[in-house]
Amino acid sequence: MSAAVGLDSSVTDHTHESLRLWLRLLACSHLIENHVRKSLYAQFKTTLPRFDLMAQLERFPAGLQMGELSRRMLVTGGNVTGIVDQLERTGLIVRTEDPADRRAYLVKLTKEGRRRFGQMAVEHESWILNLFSGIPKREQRLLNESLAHLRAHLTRKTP
Amino acid sequence: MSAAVGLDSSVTDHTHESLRLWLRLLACSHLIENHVRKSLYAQFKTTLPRFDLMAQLERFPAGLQMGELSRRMLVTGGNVTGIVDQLERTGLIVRTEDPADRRAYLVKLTKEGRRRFGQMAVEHESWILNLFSGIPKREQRLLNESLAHLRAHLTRKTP
DNA sequence: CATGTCAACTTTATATATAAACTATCTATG
DNA sequence: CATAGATAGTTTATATATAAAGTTGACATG
Repeated sequence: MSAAVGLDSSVTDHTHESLRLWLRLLACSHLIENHVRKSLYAQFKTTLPRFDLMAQLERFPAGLQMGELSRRMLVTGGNVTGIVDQLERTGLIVRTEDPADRRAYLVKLTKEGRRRFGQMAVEHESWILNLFSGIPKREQRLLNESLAHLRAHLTRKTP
Repeated sequence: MSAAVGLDSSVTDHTHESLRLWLRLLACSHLIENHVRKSLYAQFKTTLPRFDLMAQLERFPAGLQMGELSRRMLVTGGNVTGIVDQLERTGLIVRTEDPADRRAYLVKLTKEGRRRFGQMAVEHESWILNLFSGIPKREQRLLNESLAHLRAHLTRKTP
């Protein structure tokens, strides 16, 4: 009987541990996201999804397909269509024909887009650095490793 | 000179450490969020914000004001108005007069709301437990502590 | 080569989100 | 008491998001 109780409460503890972990992850994420979103709007009159999309493109000068953007940003294709529309309208990116597949585009930063992203990236780095300043470097490194592990784990668990 | 270079690269490393940390936090958060959202829709035809709002209310049988919900959920007041409208329309919650302040409501779960939330909470726990199964309990505990620390830190940094 | 199936993207309807302006009420202070 | 300011909530305009259906082009297989 006491064994059963012990088992029960250990299962309960573990469940609570995982639940708390998820809630804290979400809270931290929202706090940072809100701060970055407000800063992006105040200083650049733009949004986090647009910044995120431009950040993806900056790493691929040859361009990315809509579907690749969708997978990297963990959002649906229809959503990417909307964000790309907005950024294209303001001249920061372009849809280019994909020579290998007439159904697809290769989305690229324009010259102005690269310039603009460069400015935002510098500020973005300083916001993040400031938010984490006060957390010892060693703790950041440990957190970083654990999150890398968790991310790999989640990627397997969520097809 | 070599000292200056050393300083530069250590600053760079630290910046990259914080940036990676933020990106991984965001990725983990989105992976879990997407999984939970799809499960909530598939099994209960509801959304994560509604579940979240009901979870807040479940802890306060006496009811919460709109503004308290807004602060706890880290979203704007206008957003809370919309989610409360939806949940009230389906009879899961009610806006009650606040006897102490005629401007305010006390939002409460209805009987049906409590019943419904109970069902969802059980499933939610099992989804989360399953997502984290495979991450050793010890690592979860460490992550949990680090995130609690980070959260407290961010709360101070983001007024 | 015809055709069925799949893949890339867009469109539609709807639900969150924000920022900013607005209404109603409370509260402090002279 | 009067009233100036702050607080609680809603509304409006706009930008993300999703799911599901629709288009168009690719591609394998008989």
